[in-house]
Amino acid sequence: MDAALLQIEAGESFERLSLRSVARAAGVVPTAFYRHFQSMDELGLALVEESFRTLRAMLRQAREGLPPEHIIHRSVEILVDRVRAHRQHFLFVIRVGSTGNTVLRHAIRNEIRLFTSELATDLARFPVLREWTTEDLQMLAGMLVNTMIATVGAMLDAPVAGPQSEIEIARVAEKQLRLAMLATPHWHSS
Amino acid sequence: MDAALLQIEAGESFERLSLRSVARAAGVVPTAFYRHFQSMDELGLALVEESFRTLRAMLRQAREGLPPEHIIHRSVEILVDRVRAHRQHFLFVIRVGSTGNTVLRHAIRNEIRLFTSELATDLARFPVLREWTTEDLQMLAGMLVNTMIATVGAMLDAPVAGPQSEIEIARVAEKQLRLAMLATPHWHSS
DNA sequence: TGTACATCAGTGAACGCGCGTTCACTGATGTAC
DNA sequence: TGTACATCAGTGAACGCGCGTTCACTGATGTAC
Repeated sequence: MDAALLQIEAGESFERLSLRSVARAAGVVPTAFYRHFQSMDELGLALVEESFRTLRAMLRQAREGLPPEHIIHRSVEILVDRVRAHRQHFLFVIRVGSTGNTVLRHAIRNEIRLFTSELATDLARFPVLREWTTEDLQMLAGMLVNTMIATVGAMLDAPVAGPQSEIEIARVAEKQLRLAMLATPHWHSS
Repeated sequence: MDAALLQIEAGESFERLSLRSVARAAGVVPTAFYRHFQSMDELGLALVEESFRTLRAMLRQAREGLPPEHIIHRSVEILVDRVRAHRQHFLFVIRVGSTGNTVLRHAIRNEIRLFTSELATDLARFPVLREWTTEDLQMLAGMLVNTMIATVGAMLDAPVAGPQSEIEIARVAEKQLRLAMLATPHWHSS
């Protein structure tokens, strides 16, 4: 799994990653691959699972002990932090999430839907949102998640442009989340 | 180019599309490929260009003659319409836009940035947004574009679930765009 | 504590296959004079 | 109007290569009695 992530980080796409090259990078003969996974798809699914363990940890971290006043600022901070710390996992998820591989794409889409639902549940606790319909909470959560995904995508392309642009991206993300939340008191749900 | 798009529509990813399979689908011998493109990357870039011609036409259509009252509803209608009519192009852009192929990914990211800037310029004409800083207009445009991209992504996965879910996706997209715009009078730019 | 057996990760040879690319070629269509 | 030449898309044989997968194997570690 590490060998695969390393190669993706180096610019390879999971799609054209060969079983043999993964085995090679792992310092093992091609046939040894089969001792661990039946196919590259299975490797991919294992990576999806591992990656989303990271992401769920992030959501948990954001949930507990976030003072409501600075919740947006802190959330973006945590996101930036996590992307830096677990670059490979985010890279994998972002790159494979809209790829041609149907199995992996759906696995990731499902995890993101789950993620969005959890966020919607959290949002329901905000006083302003208490009266909102479930559908509208999902809608809002979806928008926030979309913004975060786009932010991660931009960050992963950013290191080329240096840390300055990373700060810029975080600033924009924070504004976007703030804007979305700013609308909530004026939304008549249902 | 059609042969490549057809195979992508059939579930193949551009990444693992081979020169030979494209030639085969085009009813031509592999070597004939080189009469048209020097490499698969060049084919990809030509497809990026073709696809964004379609997308620019969409923006133009949305710009001209949209009565401000129903502008969001109509925009989503146009988007849904265009995705149905030019499914292959949207599929290509969405799938390749976050892929491992650096050349194509950057080409598409650049086009989307251009697209976002054009939208920002259009937004500047709204009375509510006239006083906004350029940066904030870009921020808002980025958010709207992100929402649209996510919507397209969902739509492209939807046909499996039938036309009912497509209507649902459009409804959510409309709400999300409406929510973002609802915040604008309350945003103190800069 | 010693013996017998099972499990497990890794080995290395071999296979047939589709790949990208080269080369010299063909024959139809377009252009110049 | 006729001739000579250039351009162009497509052909078909050939190459070397990396691929996924099979097979029977090895030797270390764990487990049962």
